[in-house]
Amino acid sequence: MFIQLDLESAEPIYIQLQHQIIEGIAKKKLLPGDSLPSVRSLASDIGVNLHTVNKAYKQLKQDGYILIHRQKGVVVNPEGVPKADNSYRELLAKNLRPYIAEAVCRGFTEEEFIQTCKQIYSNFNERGE
Amino acid sequence: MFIQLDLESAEPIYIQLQHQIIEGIAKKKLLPGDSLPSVRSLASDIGVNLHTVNKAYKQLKQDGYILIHRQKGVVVNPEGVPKADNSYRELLAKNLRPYIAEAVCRGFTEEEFIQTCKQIYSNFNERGE
Amino acid sequence: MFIQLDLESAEPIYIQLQHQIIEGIAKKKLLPGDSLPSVRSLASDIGVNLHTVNKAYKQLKQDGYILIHRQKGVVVNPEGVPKADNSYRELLAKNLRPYIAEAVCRGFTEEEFIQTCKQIYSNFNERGE
Amino acid sequence: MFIQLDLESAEPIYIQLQHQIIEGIAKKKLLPGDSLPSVRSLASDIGVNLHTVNKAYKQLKQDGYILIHRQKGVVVNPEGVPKADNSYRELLAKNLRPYIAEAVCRGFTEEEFIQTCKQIYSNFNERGE
DNA sequence: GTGGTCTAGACCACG
DNA sequence: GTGGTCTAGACCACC
Repeated sequence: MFIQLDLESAEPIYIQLQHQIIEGIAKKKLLPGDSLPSVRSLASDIGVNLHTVNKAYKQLKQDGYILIHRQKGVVVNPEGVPKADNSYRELLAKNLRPYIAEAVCRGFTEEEFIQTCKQIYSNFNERGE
Repeated sequence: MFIQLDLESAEPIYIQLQHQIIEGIAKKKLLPGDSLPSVRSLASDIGVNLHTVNKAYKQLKQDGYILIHRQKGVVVNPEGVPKADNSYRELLAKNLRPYIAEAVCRGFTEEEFIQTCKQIYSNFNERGE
Repeated sequence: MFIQLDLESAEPIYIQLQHQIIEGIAKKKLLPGDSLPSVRSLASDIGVNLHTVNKAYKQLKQDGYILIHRQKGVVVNPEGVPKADNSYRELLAKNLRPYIAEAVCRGFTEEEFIQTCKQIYSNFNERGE
Repeated sequence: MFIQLDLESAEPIYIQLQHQIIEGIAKKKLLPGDSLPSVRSLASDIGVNLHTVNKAYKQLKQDGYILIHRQKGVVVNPEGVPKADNSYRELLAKNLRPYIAEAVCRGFTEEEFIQTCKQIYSNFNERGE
């Protein structure tokens, strides 16, 4: 796997795990229907607790990124990730708000901010790493 | 004060407080040199413990938003907030990354995302709420 | 632990704690990667409140002396303490200035002062106390 | 007067005042027998509270730097500042210790440290500002 | 009256 | 069991 964790970060490991897997999907390294390692094997691969991987998987399942079958294991949702809906849009706006408020305070212009976003977007639209 | 907290939120109160005050500065409701309520009065106003307010203030002080005088109380940094530097830019990019990864997965296009940002930006550039 | 506090001192306990731990690192009693007691166990060991220890640890973390892992506890920074930079030098000079001014007034010569410093330095370069 | 205060410093104003006056004596800007402004006039000159100046003066008096006559006002001790004694030496060593411990941790060598001290000493041995 | 420090005790997130 | 957060209430230094 391509998972890279920072065990010293203040960000909980299970959140980092979620982010890494979502990035993998965004970058098309993980395609709909692809299977993911089992909780057990992933946990041992990256050296974290079973519960931690489990928590990340559960959250990803609830958000529609993956399916967890008791026998077949874990797969990326074959039907793709649920599309953006209104509640997503609201949540996103709410989450971005503090970052933009800070940017305004620090004199970081709208153009610069958007440039930053575009650059990150471009990371995801290229193929491969 | 204009502070509005969601005590049910998973987001710690002191973080919400920071965000609210940063928004106040971004919206020019709070100008450089303006004084903020004392720890105790703000705490009693919004119905939280004095230490919670104190924690928010200390963090804001460290980030350069406010100054804390031992006796005179708390004021918005008269010299303005420190400008965006490289470490800020890096941190911002790192923070935005997961949101953009999720947006990509959900088919939320770059244009839509930027539109969302612009709308939030416009909130801060108008006067008043 | 080797921590020795003076509860009667005007110096806040959390500052004394910081100093003691920094001395421990300076004397190589604590090596990079060594783990420190948990907040709670140290607090109970030395008979102070958990928050007092926490405050000392947070400050030491911010100054780069230690790392705080959410679960694994507290360790001395495995990469060593950040080296002296210009801002450190300036701060040191600013802090020493009043002591030297007083020494000048009291007829304590430069040679005597330096001798005092050297003697303290020698405390840290030997092994053990 | 040559007093320069930083009202935003965490260091109490009365301590800053003491330091400035001690520096003045160390630099021979204030000579034994010279008179200092009254509490009232100094307070109004530098824009601080009467109590603050009073506290600084009282402490300076107790340390032997100045004399306070009810009528004649405040003068620099005509007999000079009490010479360094053992208790002074011990206190100095105790105060310097944390700075040296930090220096050791940061790889600031004894030579560099002494160089820093010498430079500060040289500030005081020149005449005038 | 202000912020700074300390105590005591509670609940939660994390692994 | 670990640190993170929050509350409640106390005393002190400062001005």
